[in-house]
Amino acid sequence: MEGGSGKAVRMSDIARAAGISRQALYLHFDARADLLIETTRYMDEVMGVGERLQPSRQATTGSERLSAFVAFTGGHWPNVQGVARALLAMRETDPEAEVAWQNRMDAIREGCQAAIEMLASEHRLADGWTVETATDLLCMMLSFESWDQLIRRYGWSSEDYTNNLQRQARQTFVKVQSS
Amino acid sequence: MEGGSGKAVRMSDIARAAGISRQALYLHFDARADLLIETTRYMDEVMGVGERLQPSRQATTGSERLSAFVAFTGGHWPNVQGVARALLAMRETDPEAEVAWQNRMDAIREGCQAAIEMLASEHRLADGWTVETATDLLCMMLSFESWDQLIRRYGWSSEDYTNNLQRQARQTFVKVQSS
DNA sequence: ATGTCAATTGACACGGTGTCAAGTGAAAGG
DNA sequence: CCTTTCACTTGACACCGTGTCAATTGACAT
Repeated sequence: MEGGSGKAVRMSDIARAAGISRQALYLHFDARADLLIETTRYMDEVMGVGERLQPSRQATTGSERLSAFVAFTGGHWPNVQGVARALLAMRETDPEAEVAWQNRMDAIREGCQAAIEMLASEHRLADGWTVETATDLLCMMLSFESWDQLIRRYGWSSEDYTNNLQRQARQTFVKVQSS
Repeated sequence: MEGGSGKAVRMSDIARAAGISRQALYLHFDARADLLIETTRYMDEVMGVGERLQPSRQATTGSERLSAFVAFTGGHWPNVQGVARALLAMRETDPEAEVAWQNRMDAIREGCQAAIEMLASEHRLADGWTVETATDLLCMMLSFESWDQLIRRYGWSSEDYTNNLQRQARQTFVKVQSS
């Protein structure tokens, strides 16, 4: 759905792609950061993020929920990579972009936390973790940057990503069945 | 050793900090990317990366080596964060920066691979992993971006980082002792 | 006809990088 | 002592991408 091409995306590129003048973009969006932010919102809506999250929400065990959420990120990041990369690149300089990205991350974090909490409530969160710490770590594993590194740098397929991260998440966070 | 402050570092900032004129920087470095790259080299040298890697290299078991290497990254990234962040930000636009960063990552990857291979040679690499896949994944966990997220975003201390990532690495990659 | 609204063109300011030319000051060497 | 060399200076400038502004056009509605 998105070419992760190479070069950075300029306003003029977007304008040309949209078939309007560069200046006209500023009639619709206050600034570059704005455009990127609106685009992520729009994409979430169009791509049915809500529906895609159903498998995770409907999971009956924590372990299942964990795996489902990993699978969600594996399906989500490729859809969003272009905008994500652009927003990420602006983060250092543009505070508005920083906040926007932060919000996206918080949304992901909720998913992570829900899975970890479910696991904890079943007394199946592995020893040594608190809900908070485990959530942080899971969130890191499932971050866009991590996905990007595994997919682009190391050439993993989407299946590789899902399978391997599911295994890692399970081995890290799910206590081995004692009874 | 490095303030991870907020704003991006400009050439003029560096010049002022060094007490010379902005233009004089270009007498020593071809371009911004060059400066950053040389700086990482210099820092590695000055901070004795070689020595810091001794504990990892001298490890007698794979599991020990794995833990030692995690600890190394936990001590390394804070020393390098400013330059790393700057280089990382240029990556998207400047191919030279991309290559330079790639080289640093390859160096880290060797450390990851050495640990995983040692584990594999002891037949203690957990089921489901190949050396390659496990190395990729470990490399992702120990990447600068991951460190940055855990430390800056989630406020982990260096000890938190080391302890938790060591635990995760162990649980993910080290097969439970059967005999 | 009139107003309005979206979009256009062309120009410009700003900030950051990288380049260039001319000048300065000090140390090195005949 | 004079000259060369070298690191550095100042000041100006080009390039690029973002963001702004004014004046204009064309369509559509009333």
